Amino acid sequence: MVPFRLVPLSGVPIAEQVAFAAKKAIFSRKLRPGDAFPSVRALARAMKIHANTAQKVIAQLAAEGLLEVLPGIGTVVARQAAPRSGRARLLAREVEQLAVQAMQIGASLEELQSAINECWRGLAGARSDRGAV
Amino acid sequence: MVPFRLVPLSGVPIAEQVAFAAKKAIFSRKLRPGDAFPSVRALARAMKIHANTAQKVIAQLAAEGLLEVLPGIGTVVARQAAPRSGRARLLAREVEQLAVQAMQIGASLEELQSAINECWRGLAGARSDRGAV
DNA sequence: CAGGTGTCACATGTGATATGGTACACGTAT
DNA sequence: ATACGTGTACCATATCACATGTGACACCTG
Repeated sequence: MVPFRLVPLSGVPIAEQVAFAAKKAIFSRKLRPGDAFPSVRALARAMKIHANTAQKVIAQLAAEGLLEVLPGIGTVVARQAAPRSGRARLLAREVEQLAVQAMQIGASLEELQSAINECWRGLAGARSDRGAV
Repeated sequence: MVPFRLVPLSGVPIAEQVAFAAKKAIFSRKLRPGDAFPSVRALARAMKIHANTAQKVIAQLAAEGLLEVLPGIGTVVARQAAPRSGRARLLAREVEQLAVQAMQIGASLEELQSAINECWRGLAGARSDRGAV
């Protein structure tokens, strides 16, 4: 069974949602390096999406280095590549967007920091307990 | 002159980009409550976009309570409404997205916090120096 | 060989988006 | 009253991203 579900959210492409869910599963270690990733057609069936869309998801994750494709065999979760330098720069857009939105709803910097903390712990904290919800 | 520029970014709707730029200008106090906001046609001319698109921007910002429409007169920057309760919940999606992306590029929680801090200061820090770049 | 895997190439329909144009109700200034 | 600027509302059109649908190919394993 695939370790993530999908709620039809408006505005966000299905492929993006699935890819994001897969990322969460990987970073929270519900999927460990070396684990087999659902095949294109299996993923399509499980997520109720088209095989072509599922293929796009896998292709994107593979391009980002999160999955390793074994031609003719399947796809497995890759070990994380060494992070490149100047990585803080890549977050600028997202950080700015989050900051502005936080300001708009009247949140304080402390509240935002706390929300980040909580979320981070929620992801990184589910390390070796595989069956946990 | 409008206090924000626009760089044609792929994938993101123009109206969204303009609205976001306007939000930044408002929250960083480059536009203060009571200040006149560019008119639909002026904004369209300045941003090199269609009047219809500019109107969509203003309508969205007004719907979010950031602008106050004076019928027949124009649009001014509104005083921020009292923040509603349970506001941390509204950030969950964005926070989660940012956290996952930070993990992907190998950033630590501390680095992420620091990036947030810096960005927040950059926005809230430009309070009363109007002419600054 | 058959069956599974990832990959690619079309075509099709749908929805969002941006543009272009026109019109209206409102308020201000002349 | 007139002219002008304001936000707002339609309609039409073109474009693009997206998901779907279908088919085909190269690869590996049994």
